[in-house]
Amino acid sequence: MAEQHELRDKGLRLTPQRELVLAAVRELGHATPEEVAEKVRATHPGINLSTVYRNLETLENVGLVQHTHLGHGGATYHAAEELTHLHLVCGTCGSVGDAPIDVAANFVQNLADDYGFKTDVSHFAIYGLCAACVK
Amino acid sequence: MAEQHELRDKGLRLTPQRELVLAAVRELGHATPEEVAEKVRATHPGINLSTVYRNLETLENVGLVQHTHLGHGGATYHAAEELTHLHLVCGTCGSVGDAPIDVAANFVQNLADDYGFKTDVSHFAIYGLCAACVK
DNA sequence: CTTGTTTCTGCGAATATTTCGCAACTAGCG
DNA sequence: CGCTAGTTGCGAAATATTCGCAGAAACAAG
Repeated sequence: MAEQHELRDKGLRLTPQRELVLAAVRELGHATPEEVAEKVRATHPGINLSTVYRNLETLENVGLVQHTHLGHGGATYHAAEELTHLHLVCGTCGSVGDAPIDVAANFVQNLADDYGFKTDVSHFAIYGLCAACVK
Repeated sequence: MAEQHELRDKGLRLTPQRELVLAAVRELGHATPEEVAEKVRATHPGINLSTVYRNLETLENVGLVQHTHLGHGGATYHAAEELTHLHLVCGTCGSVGDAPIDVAANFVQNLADDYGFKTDVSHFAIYGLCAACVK
């Protein structure tokens, strides 16, 4: 089964920590490194925060996870498979909503046509005010 | 002349440091707090980095400057008057290009119509690959 | 199953970035 | 000129992330 060896397929060693980090990212949807560490510690308390950082970076290099900037400083990670939506961050209440990537299709096309810029809309969040806070 | 008192008009005291920070932001276009401090130190060496941070925050509160997230961690500041473009950040070469806000008009409208989300497109950079790196 | 090589992990320290507390200072008002 | 409140400088604290290193573990080979 390829699933059991997806890490090996990428040329990585299959360590429990690494599997746990990947599993945590997939379960959490979006999460900061800190949150991933917390999740992993539920089943494997000894894991070190440095290891989480290193694995997130490694997993990102092989394309299994990606990170997005949702706000002020911290990056949040999610599984690459879920990279099909963009993030609507409300500056007032802090909520993070999702929207399908299609709503930006037009915009992405404009940038491609006018500037030759190939946009990855999901890498940065879209900032503004959510419907609730507009009121 | 209102220009000489724009800070006072906002209820702020007119200190040399504050004027210098504002002037630096305006001259630099975009700049990190660190870069602003460096610029200010050219004419006023004794200024403290804390002061720069505090003034950027204060100036932002009264609407004279705003910050944008251009990448990994650091925020970059620019004068509010220039807030008429969005930032195209290239993930490969790191360049930051500008584009008029109109190219996103469509997109913003979509989000407003479908999600009631009032977007501030310029707060976060638009990430992707610039024309040069696409090749 | 043993061995060897290379990649990981844990840990603590080092960095980087931003915030805070506090005492001294000064802009603006009368 | 003198007062009061907003500001500054400075060092320390809080965060967030990276790094160096020694020991441990994974995988390939014999």
